[in-house]
Amino acid sequence: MRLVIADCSVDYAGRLTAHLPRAKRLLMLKNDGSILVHSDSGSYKPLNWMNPPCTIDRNPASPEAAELGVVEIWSVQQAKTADMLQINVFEIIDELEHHLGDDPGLIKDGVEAHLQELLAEQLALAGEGLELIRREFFTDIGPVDILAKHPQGGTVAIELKRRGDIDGVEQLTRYLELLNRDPILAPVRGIFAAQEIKPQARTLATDRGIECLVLDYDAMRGMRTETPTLF
Amino acid sequence: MRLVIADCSVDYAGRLTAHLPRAKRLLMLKNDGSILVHSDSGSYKPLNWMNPPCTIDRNPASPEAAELGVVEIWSVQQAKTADMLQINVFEIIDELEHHLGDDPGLIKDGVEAHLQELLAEQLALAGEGLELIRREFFTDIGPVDILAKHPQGGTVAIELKRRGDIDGVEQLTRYLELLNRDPILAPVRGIFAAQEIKPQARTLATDRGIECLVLDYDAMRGMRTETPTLF
DNA sequence: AATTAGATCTCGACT
DNA sequence: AGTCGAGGTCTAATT
Repeated sequence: MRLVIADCSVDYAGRLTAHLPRAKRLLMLKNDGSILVHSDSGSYKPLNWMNPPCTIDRNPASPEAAELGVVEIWSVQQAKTADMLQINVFEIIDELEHHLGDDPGLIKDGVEAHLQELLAEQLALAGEGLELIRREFFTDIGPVDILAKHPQGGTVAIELKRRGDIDGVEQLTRYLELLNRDPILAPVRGIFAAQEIKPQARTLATDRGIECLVLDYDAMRGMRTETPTLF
Repeated sequence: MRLVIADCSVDYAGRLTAHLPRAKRLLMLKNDGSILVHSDSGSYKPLNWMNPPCTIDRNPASPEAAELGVVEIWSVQQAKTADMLQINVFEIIDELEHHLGDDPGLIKDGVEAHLQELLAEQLALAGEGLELIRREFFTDIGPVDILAKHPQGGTVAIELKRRGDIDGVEQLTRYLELLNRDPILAPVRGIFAAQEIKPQARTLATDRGIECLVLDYDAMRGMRTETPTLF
């Protein structure tokens, strides 16, 4: 990895065209040929960048560019698409290079998968007497997150989201339509479960006779015997 | 901005919990207190990070940590949420600091807005004789991208997407339902227009009597007199 | 390889 | 401040 602090301007042309006026920035050149342009604020997204695979050509400025104070022109060309990036370097303020080697990579504990697992264990949260049929119940139009037997007969289909949006209600509606055609499962009720349900989604769900269920992830996690403390 | 090349391991706890095993990495400390952990590959997304506002405490390792070779422990605490990041530094390989100052920011030319503008100009692409009523026609449930008068009477509602997904068809369906209740506009036909339409979306649209229209952005752009060349 | 759904999404626009 | 939609989305899992 090569790090360059430089006074530069940047132009990008690809899916869109964009321009960064001249300023002092960090140019991060990764080992795979990719490049990131970062400023001193903003979140993790760079101001501009090029994804690998790509090639970088460092050339001295043309006479016209040199006239404007440009020292070097870096042309970054994506190898698979026509995307390109041009960096006009006015001054290289500092430069640093180190070989980092391969990274072992991030190990993460998911959230939605975990939420599904927890709800399948604590199915009473969705209704007393529910009996799990299975998680990821496959249908022709996709998997239903949780399918359960209702104590008074019939079936319950649960759609799970981290954030309950209108799309999730549409999705569940399609499942319910399909499942209700199956005489073995019918009647199939729907439950729309999420950590947070948007008002529009709640209205649409209620309108369609779908129950809304807001889940407290931390409380559900707390129900388990293992209480993982971090670090 | 401070750049540190360090041999380190990282733990994150917040929306999820994640761990990065020990390896050589770049730690980027921005001026607003945020921090990014980058490896030498991957795209622009860091392996791990903390968004501003946050505070970073650099402390010498505890005796137990020192036993394992840790030199310093950096604790990064999000100011508004309970998110936290802990970096165990085994070795600082290099360090570099520069003040970059405020960035003037990115100037970009949009795509979807541009596509809408182009289609409004070249409405014949959607059907001979169509007459623009207006772009961004506001309804109670949101704006219809393009509304046009049909030469044989009635109205045409066009939903525009860069990528035509099933969601877009659902959206247009809701618009059509609403608009068709208006006797002045009815009957309202729907056109689903996008640079690329997914098979599932096409099937659903066709099933609902909605016409699909694939747009060639470059060709539409080429129709204009101005042919912007870059750089 | 292509498609789909989630993301510690991020980012901007608008209410 | 919250909500909604788009992204040069990216990313991983699944078909």
